[in-house]
Amino acid sequence: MAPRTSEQFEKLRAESKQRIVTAAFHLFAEEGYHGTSVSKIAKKAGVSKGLLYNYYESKEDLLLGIMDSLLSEINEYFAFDSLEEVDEEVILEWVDTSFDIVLKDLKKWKLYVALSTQPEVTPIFMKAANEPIMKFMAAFHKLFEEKGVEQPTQWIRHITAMVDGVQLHIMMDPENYPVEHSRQIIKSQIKALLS
Amino acid sequence: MAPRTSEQFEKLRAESKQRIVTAAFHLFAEEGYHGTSVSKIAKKAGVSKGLLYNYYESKEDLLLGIMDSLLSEINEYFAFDSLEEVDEEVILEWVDTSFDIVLKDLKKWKLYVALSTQPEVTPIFMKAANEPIMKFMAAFHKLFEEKGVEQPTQWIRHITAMVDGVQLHIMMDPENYPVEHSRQIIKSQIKALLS
Amino acid sequence: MAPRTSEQFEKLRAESKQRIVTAAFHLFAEEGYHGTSVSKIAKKAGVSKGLLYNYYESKEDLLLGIMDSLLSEINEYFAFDSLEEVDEEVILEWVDTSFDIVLKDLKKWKLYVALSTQPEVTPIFMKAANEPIMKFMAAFHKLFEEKGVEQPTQWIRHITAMVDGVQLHIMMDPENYPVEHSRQIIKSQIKALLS
Amino acid sequence: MAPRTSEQFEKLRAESKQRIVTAAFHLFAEEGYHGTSVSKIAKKAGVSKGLLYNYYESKEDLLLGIMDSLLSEINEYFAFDSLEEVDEEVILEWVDTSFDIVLKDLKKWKLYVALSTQPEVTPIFMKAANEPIMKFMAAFHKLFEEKGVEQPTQWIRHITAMVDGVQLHIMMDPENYPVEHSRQIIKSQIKALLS
DNA sequence: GATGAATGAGCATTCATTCAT
DNA sequence: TATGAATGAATGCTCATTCAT
Repeated sequence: MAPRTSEQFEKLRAESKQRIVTAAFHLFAEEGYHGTSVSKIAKKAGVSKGLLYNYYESKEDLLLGIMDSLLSEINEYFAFDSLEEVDEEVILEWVDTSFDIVLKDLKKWKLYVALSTQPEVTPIFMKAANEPIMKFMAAFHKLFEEKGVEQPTQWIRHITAMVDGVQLHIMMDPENYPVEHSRQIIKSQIKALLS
Repeated sequence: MAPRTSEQFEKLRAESKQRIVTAAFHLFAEEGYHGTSVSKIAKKAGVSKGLLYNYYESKEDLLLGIMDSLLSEINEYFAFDSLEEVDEEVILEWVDTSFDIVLKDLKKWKLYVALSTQPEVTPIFMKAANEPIMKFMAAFHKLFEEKGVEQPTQWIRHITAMVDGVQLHIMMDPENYPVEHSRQIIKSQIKALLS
Repeated sequence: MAPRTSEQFEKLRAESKQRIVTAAFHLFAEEGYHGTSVSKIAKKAGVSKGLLYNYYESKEDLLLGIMDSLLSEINEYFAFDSLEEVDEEVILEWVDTSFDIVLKDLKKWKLYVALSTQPEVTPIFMKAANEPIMKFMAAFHKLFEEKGVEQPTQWIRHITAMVDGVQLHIMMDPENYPVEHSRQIIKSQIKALLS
Repeated sequence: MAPRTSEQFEKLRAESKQRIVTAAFHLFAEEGYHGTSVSKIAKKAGVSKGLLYNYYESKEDLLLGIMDSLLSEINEYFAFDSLEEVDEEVILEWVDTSFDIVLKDLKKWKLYVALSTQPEVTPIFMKAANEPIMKFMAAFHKLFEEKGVEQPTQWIRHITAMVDGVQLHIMMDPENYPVEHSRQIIKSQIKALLS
């Protein structure tokens, strides 16, 4: 009998990997990286411990895999057409996206934050997330200067802090937090600033 | 040799306990609750493992002790004379204190946040921190209503979200974050609202 | 396509088997029986684990196969025309062969010794190697008695011990060990004894 | 109550360590380094696995500890008064000691050889054993030259090879091997050479 | 004949906790 | 009060072996 074709193998691999990653993501986020045992991950994923180690060299390698895929997912959201020609519209869209991303996939977002704030994970996260954020800040800064905003740096930092604060509070109480109110306030503030 | 007086014993006890708590706090915050072993804590505190277990029933008990002392420390900051008669002044003071507390003891604050966001710790923290926060919110709400602010609940939540966001950003980059700018903006917003 | 003839199959089989045996022999000798994983053997042999288990029932079975083939290889060297009619010539030839076999295929010999002295392997080796050695000893003993050597058993054991010692030292330092000197000394000793 | 005195602790430590070392030595020798599990060692030593790791950082560290103590034990045997002034007597004594050491503590010696020939162990052993051996060889060489022996290097290597061969054969069959015969033959050979 | 995904028992190691002194 | 030796369950990880294709 012929051995399985490589496509068949590939499919098997991809399915198992996906189940492992999903299980690990949830457990890492909910019970912490060190608080989660590899056995638990394997059990939740419905595979054997051995198989997990066929795909990931170590528990840490698995963590890296998860962070990678999460970060690229988030980057997709913020992949605006062009960061070269930033105008008011782009900033307002960025505010909207920042809130919508949390609302749209609340559970994943909570897990993502829960994961990235763990001491074992933060360094990895910082390294990977820093560059894209810097790009945004630079583009916004350029616009603020062009529009003659006084103290552009301070304003950008204040705005991003506000947006992060609102994101955090949405996460903590998505049922009741008045997103639309905050969204409108912040967007008005920005419009007033740039007019 | 004369037997030690009970005050002396008490003093020794208190000193040892303090060293254990300090060591554990730093380690829990920096390397995670599960990532920190009791042996490491004992070594850093300069005491034996046995002694540690004389003072704390378990690793978790030690964590609870730390959280307790941290929370009461924070509550002291916000122990305003009266929450019954809240006026504009109290809210503005609350904003100031919120920022100053981070600036004043940055390291401890970072550790505190690092600790309280760990999955193992968050439930404990939530339970203990919830009540005092609720008190504030209620007092603020009363004032906003009296002053005829429209959508008082939404505004309170927006303001607390902003303050938390700024706190977070101060922590992440204390050297460069423009605290005074944010402080002035937020306080002006509140004043305008209440006038 | 025409089905492969059975000779072709046989040839493929033999080639694969050979590559497995060679890889396993090297790895067992260099990293120990327990220190070598089946995966490593398969990878080094360039075949799949599955195929390896088509040829050998287990890891231990593979070890037995290796030992078998090594022992029969060695036996070929010492397959003198007749052990019935042993004379001085045969003993001297045996000494020569003992040294030449080491010199000729040093690497294989080292691996062979490395393998046969492993605790997991020694019992297997002892069982298989014992009989041919006994045959030699008996034949030599008969000759020594005929020649009127005093304490023939003691001498035979002394001579074999010497030969083994020299083999060992050749192995350990083949570049510098003075084989010819030892060869000549030992052979002279035997000649003197039998004259 | 006062804590145990440090002598008490020291005694406890020494006893446990000794039992662990003894158990590990036997098992490593009899079943191979990789073939021996830490659990088995702990069980044979009558201690918990955890305790073993209080004293040795790893399985390999335990192996190193054993090799160290074995090598220093052997070096004691061969610690002749002076290697500066080597005469015939010293060489003959060296031959005697070489055989007696095997006869006297056969079991330990067998284990020692079994251990030092394992692939995982040989490198460690070679590194540690090389220097003392070299010292002997140099001292012997000096004497042989002074006595006008032709081809002194070759003879020294031949003699050490013989001695090793006899040691090996004693080990393999201590009941029957004619040590005294070999001892006398070799010593006579040396005497004749140096006369 | 040939593949490699999948398994699970077993391995080395860590660590919260206990206890005799 | 104070010590650290001692425990054993649980962890991260490996590996001989099986099996569908």
